[in-house]
Amino acid sequence: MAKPPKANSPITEHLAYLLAQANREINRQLEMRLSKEGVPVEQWRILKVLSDGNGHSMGELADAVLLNHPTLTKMVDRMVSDALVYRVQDPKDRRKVLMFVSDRGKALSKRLNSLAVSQEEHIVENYGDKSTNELKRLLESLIDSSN
Amino acid sequence: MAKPPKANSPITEHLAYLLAQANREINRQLEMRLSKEGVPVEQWRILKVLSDGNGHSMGELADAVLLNHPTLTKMVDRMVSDALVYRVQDPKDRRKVLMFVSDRGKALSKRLNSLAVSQEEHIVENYGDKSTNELKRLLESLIDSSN
DNA sequence: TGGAAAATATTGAATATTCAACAATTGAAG
DNA sequence: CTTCAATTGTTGAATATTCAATATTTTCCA
Repeated sequence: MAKPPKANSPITEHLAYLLAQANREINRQLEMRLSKEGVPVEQWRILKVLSDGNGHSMGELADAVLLNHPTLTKMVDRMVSDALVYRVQDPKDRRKVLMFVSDRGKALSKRLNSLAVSQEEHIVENYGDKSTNELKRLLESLIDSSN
Repeated sequence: MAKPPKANSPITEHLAYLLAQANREINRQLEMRLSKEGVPVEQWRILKVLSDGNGHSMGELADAVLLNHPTLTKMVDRMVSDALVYRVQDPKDRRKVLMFVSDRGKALSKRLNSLAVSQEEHIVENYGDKSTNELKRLLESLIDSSN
């Protein structure tokens, strides 16, 4: 009854492939929307995570926004130049750096969130309410089961 | 009843984020398995698609393996060096190049497929038969609805 | 306590990807 | 037919990512 793909079955039957394909497509759509603000998807994630107002260490942030540490460091460098975020040394643990969002970053984050929400509304329109929620539920549980 | 995330809801409620996260995790697992053969995930895809024995043009192949054209060109260059695949000019349309898999490539493809299938079996064990199939179904239909 | 090991973030070199321009071929319209 | 636009694939420069090494601070434990 369980059917992982056979060795000779098409690649489109592999979960890993379907995930990559769906992610690529949805990400591209989001990227196009966010390009209105000239910002890559990763910066939306960073600003959104930081928008809880709390300081987040680089490591914590890297996990949350799905980036490797060095990649995040360099992207944050750019965002600091653009005055969207700033670094503060963590007084409790001076190895750590706490990231905060600036007012300018908050304002941009709001505009980006509108674009992201409107994308998801667009998906829900075409794909359906039920499917969307069910897919989200399954993805969450896949992620949980992978830890 | 439809609930796209609100502007202030956590990023983990966005479909785009959940897809990226799940894809990242599953892809990393697959990458680790394939590292036994010293091959990146994209080469597994290329070999698998070409393993139908037919010639595939670069454009066709790029779509199928989820790579941009220049990236594919350069990866194929490496695979040609490794004697895994080879190029043939399409006689019907001399703008095109048809890609074929070599015997060496076929042999490698078999080994890679075993690794990929075993990964998916492992997922099915933890995540369940029903969830896996349901997730695949939903991903396919999301992809369809996005064209 | 003292010193080795672990954790955290950054850096620089090596590698990979992307963007824009190009070359070659085909299709299509006058 | 002939010329102009569209398609296909590659290239080189610019950009981004990754890997390994480093610096700093903290934790552990002998």
